[in-house]
Amino acid sequence: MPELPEVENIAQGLRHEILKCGVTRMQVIQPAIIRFPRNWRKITKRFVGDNIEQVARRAKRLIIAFTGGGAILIQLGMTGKVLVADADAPVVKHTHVRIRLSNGREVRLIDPRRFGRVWFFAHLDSVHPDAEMEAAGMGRLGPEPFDVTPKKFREILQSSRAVKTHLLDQSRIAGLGNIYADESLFAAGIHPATPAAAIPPAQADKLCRTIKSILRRAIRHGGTTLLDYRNAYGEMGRFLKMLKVYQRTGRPCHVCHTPIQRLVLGGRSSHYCPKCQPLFQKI
DNA sequence: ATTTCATCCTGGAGGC
DNA sequence: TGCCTCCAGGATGAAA
Repeated sequence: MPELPEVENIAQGLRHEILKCGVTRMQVIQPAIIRFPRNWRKITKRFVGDNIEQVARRAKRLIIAFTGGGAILIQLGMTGKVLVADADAPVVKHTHVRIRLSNGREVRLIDPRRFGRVWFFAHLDSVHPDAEMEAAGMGRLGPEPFDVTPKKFREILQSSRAVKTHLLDQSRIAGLGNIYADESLFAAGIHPATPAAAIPPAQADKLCRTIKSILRRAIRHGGTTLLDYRNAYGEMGRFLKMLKVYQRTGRPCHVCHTPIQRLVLGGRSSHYCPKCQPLFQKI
């Protein structure tokens, strides 16, 4: 699903396609996905006439900023897609927002499962989170994985919960989802059920490194398409075939040929190699 | 304060 | 083929 690498790829695609373009209309088809503000109808009108000044990513969220100082924040959820299409191209089912551009194209937010959310900001202050940012929970996000030093990471791991569950907690470290959490733990040789605080320092440092390297590789390969994910051009990610454990239950480990196992932690399936990923115990 | 858990939602998969 | 049930899971907000 759209985790950090997928959102980064969408952001890169959007930068090529829509930067500097003028907004001619902003249309909300499915109001249920708009989380902020309540009177979003007024806000959307204010963007008309602005140009798209910046496309940014924070964790798994996408930010499209306008020259008028406003911005739209998009959280893709499970099945959200952001596509650039010709404005007169057929509109598929579950298209919730359309941002018409001056060049005859448009940005479309498509999300069958509707776990995605959208916030409109009249003014975006990127330095000091204001009330609007707070409404979107941006202040509760943990650091970007690439900004986390080994020392900081060892602090993050001070918790009794399973490390897998902990890595998915966006308030601790922001951007990992189920796929890359499992893959990072495999690369670091750590059992997903290991209590976070029980991980020895050397393994913690290794996990800190593997998280970054897995994310970087996934970004380079266009992210992972299991089913729904598409980049801004509608293309699938190519990282699926590089997955070592995720959704490979029962199939042989690439390293030792032991069957990959599946375990439910915090209500999420975790995939791991029982031989390559020892369970560290004791606090 | 921290952590767990049900909930949102649709489409795809598997059973019969 | 068609119906039914189950399942996937990111983030949230309530509950423990």
